[in-house]
Amino acid sequence: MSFTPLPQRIEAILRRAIAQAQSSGALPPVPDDQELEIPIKPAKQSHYASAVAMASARLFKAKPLDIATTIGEHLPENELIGKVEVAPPGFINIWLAEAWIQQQVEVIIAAGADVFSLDIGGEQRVIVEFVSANPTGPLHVGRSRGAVVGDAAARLLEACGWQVHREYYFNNGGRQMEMLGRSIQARYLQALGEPADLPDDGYKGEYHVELGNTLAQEVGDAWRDKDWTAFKQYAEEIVFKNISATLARIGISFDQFFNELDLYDSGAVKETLKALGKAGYTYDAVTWKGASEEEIIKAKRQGTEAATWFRSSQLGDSQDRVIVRSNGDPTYVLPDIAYHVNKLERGFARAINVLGSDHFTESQVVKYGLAALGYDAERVDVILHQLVHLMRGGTRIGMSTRKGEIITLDEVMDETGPDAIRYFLLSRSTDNDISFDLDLAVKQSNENPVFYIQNAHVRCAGILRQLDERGYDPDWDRNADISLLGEEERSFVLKMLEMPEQLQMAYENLAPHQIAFWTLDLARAFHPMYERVRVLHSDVPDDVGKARLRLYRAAQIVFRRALTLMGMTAPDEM
RNA sequence: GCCCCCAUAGCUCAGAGGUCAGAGCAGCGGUCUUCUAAACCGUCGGUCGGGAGUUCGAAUCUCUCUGGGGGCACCA
Repeated sequence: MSFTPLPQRIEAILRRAIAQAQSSGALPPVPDDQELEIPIKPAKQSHYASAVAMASARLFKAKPLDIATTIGEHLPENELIGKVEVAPPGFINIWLAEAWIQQQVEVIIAAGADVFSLDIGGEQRVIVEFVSANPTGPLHVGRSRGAVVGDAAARLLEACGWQVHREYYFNNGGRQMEMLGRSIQARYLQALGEPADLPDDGYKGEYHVELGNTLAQEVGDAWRDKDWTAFKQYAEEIVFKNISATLARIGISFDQFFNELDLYDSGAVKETLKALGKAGYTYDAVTWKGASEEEIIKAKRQGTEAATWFRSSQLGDSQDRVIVRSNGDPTYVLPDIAYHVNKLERGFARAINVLGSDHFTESQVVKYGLAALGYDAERVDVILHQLVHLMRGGTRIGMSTRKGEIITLDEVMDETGPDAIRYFLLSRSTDNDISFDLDLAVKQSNENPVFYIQNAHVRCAGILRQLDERGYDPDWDRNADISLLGEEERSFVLKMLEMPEQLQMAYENLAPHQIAFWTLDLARAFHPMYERVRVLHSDVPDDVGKARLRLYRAAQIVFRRALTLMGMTAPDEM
């Protein structure tokens, strides 16, 4: 069952009113080259409001107040709008019909778990790539923002009618992985009591020491003469399991882990290089064409051989990028482009990448690469989130897997629980960076609004539990007369009915945090009502109680829907 | 130097060009005899960083200045 956001439905009615006013001569026709926009927004002084009269004053060559009045007079018959008032300088204030609002309680109950789904995607396929952390160590808190945001974006897309494929780009090629292999090799040899030095850029963390120790216990000295690739393989497997377990714990699963190495094995990387060359976008040189004298001198001093460059500057980049190093190894750029070609060739209508802002340039270059190869780079959207700054007691601490400065997501979840960390990371605009003070983590988790939201669900469940405990018929409210719902209940229903438009807005902005805020808003509307609007109370007549129980059933469905969309649990008891 | 993001209440943050700028926390004062108080009610708190522009209308769009964060590797 799919819903249409209320503003769209109201807009359609106003459009018909305008058309009727035009055919009766009360408003002039709109010139063919012009388009009439009809904005509808939730308002404080009414349920919804439209500023269409102000926006169209020039178009209709009339005063906004007159236009608004005319539109109001030509409203077609409909069950949705109950009352319309015009307010200076020309707002059309709209109240929905009480009876219609009340009926929506039954609509929500009938829709059930998938309530308020939209049909924007038309079941097209979309790939959402997120996390994609190098498998060099456990998932740290900084990375978890992308995980939470990415998963919420995927759930949002599903609610908007897309078929979502969740993918983790597994960066198991490249220099970092070699470094991991060599580091574990060194730790292993050290565990055997042999002298071995960690590489200069090696992984210094306690986690990697333990990996070496564990391996030594498992295989004894049998691996003494193996080269780094075996150690890399071993570490990669363990780290992969570790990351998967962490993600599972916070409720994230992937349809596919896409191995970077497969792009090499399949020849895709070479093909991409060839295709870029064929399109005239590569050249071999020591520095990029357009490099400053400073850069040229520096390159000469280093005695660098020629590398292969991607002429991205021709597509708007500030400079060209190396895609094959002078030693013959591709940089990350080339497999990245190959990967995105692969995504689009797999038939996804859209590709959405969730990245930290430190990967901004990378995402740009990938788009230039796709454009160079004749693909529509617009099919790729990037959700770029600012970074999470780890703090301890008010001072910032570093976060580097290589240096072993790591606060893992698991450690934080041990303290706060998955739901609290999810909400904390989700409830901020991706444009803002987040300060995460570990010393305040527990305190913050107690103040975390997620409990306030979950408690709304708990309270709904509590009423149903009482019903059972007091021996009521579970279908007690079967034929409730919902017209007995009062003003306060109706305004809460109205709040629930905002969900489709909230989903649409969050979808259009690719901004899952808006759902987090709206859900909190809904909880703020819920709790005060709950205090006053009782169901099983001696003061409440049975027929009113039944109507109210319908309302709380609907509320429970909507809270569960919203919590699930954010990847959180909807508990029956706190 | 170039690119991206940010600046809104004491703090953390929302804010879809529209009617008087909103929450939570903190502060102050209240509320548990009926579905668990992780709750409710009241109150205090603002030159929306500065300046110019576009518009009937700007926290929101443009430019500029200031102050922060991130990026601009033959790392990913």
